[in-house]
Amino acid sequence: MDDTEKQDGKLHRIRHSSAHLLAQAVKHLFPDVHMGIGPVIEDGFYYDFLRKEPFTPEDLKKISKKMKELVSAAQPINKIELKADEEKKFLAHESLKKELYDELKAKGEKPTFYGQGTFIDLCRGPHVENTKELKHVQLTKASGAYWKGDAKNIQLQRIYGLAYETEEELKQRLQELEDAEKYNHRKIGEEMELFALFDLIGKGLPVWLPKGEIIKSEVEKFALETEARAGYVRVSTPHLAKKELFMRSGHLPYYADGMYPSMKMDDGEYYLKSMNCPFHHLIYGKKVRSYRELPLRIAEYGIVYRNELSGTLAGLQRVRMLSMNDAHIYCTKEQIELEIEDVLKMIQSYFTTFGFHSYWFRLSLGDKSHTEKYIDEPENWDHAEEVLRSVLQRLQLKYVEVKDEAAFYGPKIDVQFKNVFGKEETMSTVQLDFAAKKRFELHYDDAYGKQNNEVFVIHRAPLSTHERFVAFLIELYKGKFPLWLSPVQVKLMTVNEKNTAFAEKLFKEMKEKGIRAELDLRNESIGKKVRSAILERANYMVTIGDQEEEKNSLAVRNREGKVEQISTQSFVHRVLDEINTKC
RNA sequence: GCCCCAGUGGCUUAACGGUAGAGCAAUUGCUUCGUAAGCAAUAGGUUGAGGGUUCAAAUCCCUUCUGGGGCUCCA
Repeated sequence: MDDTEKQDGKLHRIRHSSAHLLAQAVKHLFPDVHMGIGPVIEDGFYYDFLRKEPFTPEDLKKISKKMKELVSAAQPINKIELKADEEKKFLAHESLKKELYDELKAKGEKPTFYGQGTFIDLCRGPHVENTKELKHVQLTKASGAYWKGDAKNIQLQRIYGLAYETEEELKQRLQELEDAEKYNHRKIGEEMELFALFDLIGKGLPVWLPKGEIIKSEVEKFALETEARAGYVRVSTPHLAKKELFMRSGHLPYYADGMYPSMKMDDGEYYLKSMNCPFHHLIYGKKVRSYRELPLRIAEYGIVYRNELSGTLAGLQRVRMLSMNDAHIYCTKEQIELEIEDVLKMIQSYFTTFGFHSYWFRLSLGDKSHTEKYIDEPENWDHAEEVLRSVLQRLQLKYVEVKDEAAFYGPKIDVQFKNVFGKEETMSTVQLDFAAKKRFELHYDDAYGKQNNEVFVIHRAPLSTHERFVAFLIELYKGKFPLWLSPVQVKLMTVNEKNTAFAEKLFKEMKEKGIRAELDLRNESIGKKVRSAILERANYMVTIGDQEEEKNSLAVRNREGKVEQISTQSFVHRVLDEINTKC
């Protein structure tokens, strides 16, 4: 990525300067606040301020007004050389800047300052030349944020804003955000009756309604078929297990925060599982494995429970009960690369079927300085990271490397997406685990009958969890699912009550062929029935009146509103064909 | 967990100190209709829960629950 070019770019400078403009306005209206940081983000900028009271919507209005004034004032923005006493005076009033300043000094870097009018900020730059260039800026929201993103630090007040080069771009972004709201999976999920949340059940624990269950089980069926072809075997394991199992797996020391608290039973302490791996490891270790059995691929749509912070839960996107498209591949050191490659190819093939195009890979590495977070086996980390990197490079996949994002047992490759609001989400994951072999004493007998303890485990979840995956599908398709996933594939509706018997016969025929058909016999106008079918997002709408009864042909309306006359038989054929080819 | 915003019948929402009103959906009747809403009637809410202020609370205050947004894309 060409970072320097990006940071010097006009848009980047506009956004950075807009953050300063915001800070200038805030300092003018609220002289007591201390400034935090004000970086550029995806579609604009934010600035954090140290202040007890949060900014109210009225405050934002005042700040916006002040910013407009400052833009009109056309102040030049300059890099400033501060004299020692000026610097001291500035830092004396800015506790957070002082902290940053000291960090820079400690790193041996020379702090620089930028300013406009009487406003000064510790800043690397670069900026636009004059505040008059900051016309297409709009503040969006205020929220709380922690200093340096750490909940242990003090809470700051953050203000977000959008900034663009032209008014058209700003308007377009605002429109995009508004549209995204319409396609929000929560809204469509409610409209289409796909899932529900109940107070009495609890936060982050969604219920799949009949229509959502159809989508979920079609996805699962697809995974089951694909993975069976790829040589996976399938198992089911319990939702809870004894403390000792999770001690053995390392989850309790390394992942305790993510687990629900234990349940004390008369025969010991039990935990809800937060991962399926320990169970699969036990299955592997149940008997002596031969080298001929490897790679052994154990799959399960396992349901796991994770105690996510309540404030982070969101619809289906972030939940506490996750139905995972999980599998563990047990293989030798030599087999790792090929298996990883096959998994990455499987991910790509899944995504092609679902019509995903804009995604990228993220190589998530460990951090040897965090031995409390990651298993302390430096030589294994190096090797595993190198293997993952080389596969990505060989397949020429677009990827970024990120430190300190690995699982506790090894590095991973995540597949990243942006949701309708432009927020980054992890969809799939492939993780290499070199810790399990020791903890679970995984081994196999080699060709000479000798025991080999070098069993590597690949954890993989190409289709994420049902929850996150379906949320993504809802937003991607805007509720208009392709036929094979669609809850209502064909909606049959009668023109008048005389046609009921004929419609019922057709309906029965389609059901028997395995088509998800629904029948609307209501005493309503045909216009109204069509309208409800459209709102339900049925793929095909079939009106049944006297003409159809006479000719035994159907008037089929598609989602685009085109109506076509077609014989019953060819229609059924076409529908079945479209379902099977998943297009 | 922390900060902000919100919570009115199944859904969308009005009333923002003066006895909770509408649309959709539902039910019933009339209508028997050809591709995005036929007509009418009926039923359904003590406004998330608990407490307080007031002559009077959906509306103001406190507590709590739930939902939504945010919590490093580092000067």
